[in-house]
Amino acid sequence: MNRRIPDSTVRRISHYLRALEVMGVQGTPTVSSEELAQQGGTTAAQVRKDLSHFGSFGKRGLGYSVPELASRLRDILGLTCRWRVVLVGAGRIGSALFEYPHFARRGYDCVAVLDNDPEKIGMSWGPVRIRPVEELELVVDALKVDIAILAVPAEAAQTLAERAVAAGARAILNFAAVQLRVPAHVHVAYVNLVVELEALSFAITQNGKGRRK
Amino acid sequence: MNRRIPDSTVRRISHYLRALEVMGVQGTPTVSSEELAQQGGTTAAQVRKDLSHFGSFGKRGLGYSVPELASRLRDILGLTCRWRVVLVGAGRIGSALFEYPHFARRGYDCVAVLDNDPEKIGMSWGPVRIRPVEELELVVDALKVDIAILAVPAEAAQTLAERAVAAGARAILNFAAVQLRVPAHVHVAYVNLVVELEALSFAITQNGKGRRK
DNA sequence: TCCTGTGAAACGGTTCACAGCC
DNA sequence: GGCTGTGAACCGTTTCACAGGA
Repeated sequence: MNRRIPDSTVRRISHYLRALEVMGVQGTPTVSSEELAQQGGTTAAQVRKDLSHFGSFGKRGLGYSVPELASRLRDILGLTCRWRVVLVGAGRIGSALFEYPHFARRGYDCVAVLDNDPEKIGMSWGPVRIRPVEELELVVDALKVDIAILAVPAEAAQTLAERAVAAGARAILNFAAVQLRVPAHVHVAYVNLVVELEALSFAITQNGKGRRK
Repeated sequence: MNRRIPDSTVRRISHYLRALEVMGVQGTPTVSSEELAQQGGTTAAQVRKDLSHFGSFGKRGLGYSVPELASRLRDILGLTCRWRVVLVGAGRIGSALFEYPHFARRGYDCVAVLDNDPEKIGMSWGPVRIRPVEELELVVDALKVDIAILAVPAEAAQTLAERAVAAGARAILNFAAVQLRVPAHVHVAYVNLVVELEALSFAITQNGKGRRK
């Protein structure tokens, strides 16, 4: 029940929650740390340690109640309210994200979409009209945006991040292939396809001695 | 120059390479570990330690030659050959990926696209025709695929991963929100939007005391 | 007995600090 | 003097092992 939670713990808890939700649909009443570990790709001791950061949710000898633990994990992850998100960049990745069904279902409301392409500005994506990127500060401030998603070219990301933060954004999900410099109170998550692909080609090169013949 | 390279090191090297490529275009001849660290969002000691796993590429008192180090890092990451990739899932994320300009430019050739939607099968994406997902084994085997990209629903991912591996794939980039179970020699990279978003909502909830009023 | 919760030990990655070479 | 390369110290996470409650 202490402070300073490892980032790895938070990510695993997100996985545990998803496994619990599947079990909930299937009607499984209780689950052991061992079973959760298998779903989450980790160990039973790790599951128990992760959960112990936040309290004692299980019953010794019995395990965890699936609906109760799911509810507690939703609380911990901050999924009991809806978050206001602005999407910056209405390109391919932006549109894929916008239509991602889990996105709205899991509590994230895309309250605005911005782009700098005159061809796109004014278009409607469902209920949302694409606005010029100049309105970033206006949107973040007036619509009380919590999270800015940057799906823009690498060169533009740093400036846009600074502008979003200055206007009040508290977290950024960055798809651009650059490391962002932001104040310590702002949280950044990275989705970097180039890094992931290069990690794979590195691993194959090391192990498998080059590509397939 | 030893074995067992931390995953974190590989990812940082990918960042260093991108920074070096920008410097190369700008004509910067040499760079210090301090400068590289700033671009990569880390420390000078970390840069030197990362590089020391693979050899000694710098000159004491002077720094690193930008083009030479870039070339060495490309070797290390396995970017000197082109990798054959199959894309499984021709939905929003799949199409965003397929059109991602860096994808082909950085050495990844998407040799086939598969889907299970009869509406999509037979459509052409540029030079590639979308094939039925039943042909996964055929494609991986005949086209000597190295990397399978799974942009499919979570329920389908595990089975498709096993099929791709059985047919000879050596690495998987998984966009589905599940942990995959694969043999140890197969490398998996994850891109999980739900986890990233939940890590952000957790961070805001902890620090900022809930969403903006 | 079964399975959780948790201190303590083990491990591995990061940071430090300095020797060594330009 | 400046900057790299690297063993050693440090520190945070994971794993172990067991006490304790159902």
